[in-house]
Amino acid sequence: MRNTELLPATVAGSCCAPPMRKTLGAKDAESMAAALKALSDPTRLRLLSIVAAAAGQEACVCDLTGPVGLSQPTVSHHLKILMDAGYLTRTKRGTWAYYALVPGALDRVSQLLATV
Amino acid sequence: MRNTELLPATVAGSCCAPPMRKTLGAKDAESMAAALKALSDPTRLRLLSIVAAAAGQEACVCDLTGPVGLSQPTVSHHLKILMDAGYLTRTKRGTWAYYALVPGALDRVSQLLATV
DNA sequence: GTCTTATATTGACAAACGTCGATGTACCGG
DNA sequence: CCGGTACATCGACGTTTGTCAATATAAGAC
Repeated sequence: MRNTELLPATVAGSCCAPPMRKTLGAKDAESMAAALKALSDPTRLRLLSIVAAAAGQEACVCDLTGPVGLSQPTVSHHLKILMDAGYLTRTKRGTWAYYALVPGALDRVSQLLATV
Repeated sequence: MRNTELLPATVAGSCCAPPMRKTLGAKDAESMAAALKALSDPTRLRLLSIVAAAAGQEACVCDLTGPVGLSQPTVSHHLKILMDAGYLTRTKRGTWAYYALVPGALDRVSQLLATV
């Protein structure tokens, strides 16, 4: 073991040494990983993309099963994951369920990534 | 799929309107999901964070096993995943292997997210 | 009421994942 | 040479994931 002092957050008075930043805590890493895991599937990314591209930024399930080429239960499953992760909202009108983007949700994750 | 032609034109537009933007292709979604999957694990996020916070933005495995509290093979496994995904580089000096951040790799993914 | 349509839920399955212990490989000091 | 250290790889394990067919629910249409 090399035993360098990695963990102290700040080193006073060093001018040329690169700054030692605070590292990600276990709890923060857990929630951030959960947010990214919901996005780490090609089908879910495409679903988000289709919803984002739709007029009014909302789409019903019947408009999504075709483009992604998967069964309706599978698409509903992915939509639920995206909803639980806070990327989509669901609005039921009549027989149809309309999924819409949560404004700023993707941007928030995008900015989170820059803080790692 | 809904039978749109049986509905009045004004109502049909509310559900099955054509997409206004270009949606994510299958191949793009696949590679983007792979980039995100490498980041969707709390241990890997912490490893990246520790390397980023280290002086000189590099750290050897012996400096990483302690903070994340996992076995050395497991840490090596995660580091390999981060390397294969293009987030880390490995430089062997003597007996030690130094992992360093690939500059801009995280920012690139961060910006990719904004395009979904 | 019944029938049809749109969506959610369940159950099952194979594949992928995270983790560990054991082992292999490479390097350095005696 | 031999021993020890740092790291990678292998094999096995329980868990999670993505997918589908079957079923359930809910809301019009008739």
